[in-house]
Amino acid sequence: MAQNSIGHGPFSPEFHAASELVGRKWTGAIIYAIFNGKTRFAEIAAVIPGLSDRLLDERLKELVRHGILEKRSSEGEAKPGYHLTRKGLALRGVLIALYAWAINWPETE
Amino acid sequence: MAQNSIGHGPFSPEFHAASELVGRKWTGAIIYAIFNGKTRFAEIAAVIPGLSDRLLDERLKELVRHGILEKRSSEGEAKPGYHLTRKGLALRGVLIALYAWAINWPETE
DNA sequence: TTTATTACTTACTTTTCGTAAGTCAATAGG
DNA sequence: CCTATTGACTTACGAAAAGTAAGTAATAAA
Repeated sequence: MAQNSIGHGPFSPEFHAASELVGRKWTGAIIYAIFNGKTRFAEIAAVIPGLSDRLLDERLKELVRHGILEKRSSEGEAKPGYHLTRKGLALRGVLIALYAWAINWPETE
Repeated sequence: MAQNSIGHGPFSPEFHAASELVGRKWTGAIIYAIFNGKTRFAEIAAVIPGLSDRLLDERLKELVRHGILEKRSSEGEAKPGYHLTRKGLALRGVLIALYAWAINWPETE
């Protein structure tokens, strides 16, 4: 079953598209920041050292275009921020798995 | 606990490094192919349309350097191929999670 | 009303990627 | 044995993406 295995099947275009999108430079860090409650442009920029305004803007637009984020103000927010859609929230498991791997298998070089 | 949550903590350099490495162009597809039993250079190239020899070589060298792959011949193999290390095998859960997400949330554009 | 901050946009440099051709060793066929 | 083919890279170069810096318009604060 597709949920529990990557099988021994052919090349998966869906998997490839997902890994090219989610794996793009800074994208992981941006989604991670939003998971951690940073919704405004400046808040996200503040927690990701090295990320420029230009690329943050580019990545946010991509993620909105792909239905992972949406720009809106939720209750209590004066100004609109970036929020995860249901599709975006579903990425949580992927990020948790990658985070766990990163912590357990540090860089060796 | 670090295993089950990405928490609401600060920026994680480990997570960032991991997502930049694993998320690099073609890297996901290459590891996926090796999980699916393709160990030789030409076999990997054959199952990933669009991937050139030059980048396959570059990505394989990177993954070996980071301890995710190693180049050796296992029993029964005449010639050496690329095999996942324990660190590389530990990525299985990440790929399964991403694969499941990709299948459940297809591109909308 | 000046100053500061937010959320971008524009311009330009550097790095990475894509495409193609070339190299060198190991079979395979004639 | 000689030539052809395949496998596994390597080199060269133009194109695309990312990095850096500066600029701008719209609030918000002093």
